[in-house]
Amino acid sequence: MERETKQQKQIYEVLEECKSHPTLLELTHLVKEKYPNIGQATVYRFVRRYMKRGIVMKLSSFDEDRYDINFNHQHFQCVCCGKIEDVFLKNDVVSLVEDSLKDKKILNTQILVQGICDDCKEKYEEEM
Amino acid sequence: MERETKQQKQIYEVLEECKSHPTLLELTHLVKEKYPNIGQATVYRFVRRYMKRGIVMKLSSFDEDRYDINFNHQHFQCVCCGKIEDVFLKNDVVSLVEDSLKDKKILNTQILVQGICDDCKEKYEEEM
DNA sequence: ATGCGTGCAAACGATTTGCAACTTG
DNA sequence: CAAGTTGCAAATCGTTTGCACGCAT
Repeated sequence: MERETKQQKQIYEVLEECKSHPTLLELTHLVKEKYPNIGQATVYRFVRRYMKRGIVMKLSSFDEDRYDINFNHQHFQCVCCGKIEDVFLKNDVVSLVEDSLKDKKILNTQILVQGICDDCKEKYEEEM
Repeated sequence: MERETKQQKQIYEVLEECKSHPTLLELTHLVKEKYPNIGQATVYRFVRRYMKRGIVMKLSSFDEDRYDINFNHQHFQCVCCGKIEDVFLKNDVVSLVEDSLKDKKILNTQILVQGICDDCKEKYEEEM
């Protein structure tokens, strides 16, 4: 049977407080800042376990993998600079998606839009 | 200026023919089966480049990363066995999403639903 | 008391990179 | 012809793992 440990609560807390979308390495640093004696392997094990439970999700960015714990928004990523913005959709698209899959047991739904952010429009035209 | 090479066309072709959602290693094997003299680094460089263009997308499954080139469907992944199913939503949710972001230059939109597939329902209850 | 979770450091393995040869435009 | 791309193998570095100890149940 799986146990709930102090470390898991602490890592969860750090991830929840963190407004950005940290990579595994960044998360490890954040955790170690606040709780120096948590080992890196524990952070990695935490993320794997909580992803498997559908509590933490990995964002499918084209570059580094980033993690988030918050499901009330969606994401836009710029393929040029890699920046990820939170996006709050007007329509409740997630319900719409989940309704059409109502025969399945759903844990979470993520929507990722990729494109070019305003800052990168010029740079992007040149590169391509 | 970026060039279009024989190898890139061949890798694209393999990925397009491939109905599954291969990992990088699987894709490399598929490519080498058909075009034995394409190097592994070339496959990796192809995927990175085409992702950056928004042509290939990475599916952020909770376990291995998988790649797809086809944007006319969405994905459901079972967090128990890791299997990824293609999902065709009735409503045109993607348009709905993209409409609410119409100030941005969009390349692609992916929706990933995670949950438990029918085959795993029992197994999952036990584990948790 | 039992056995799962942790922390450390070592092992692993997927991905990246340097370079000479080759292609593309 | 010049510059970008490839293929190979080696280097890199993020992630996983083995093990002894600590802690949750």
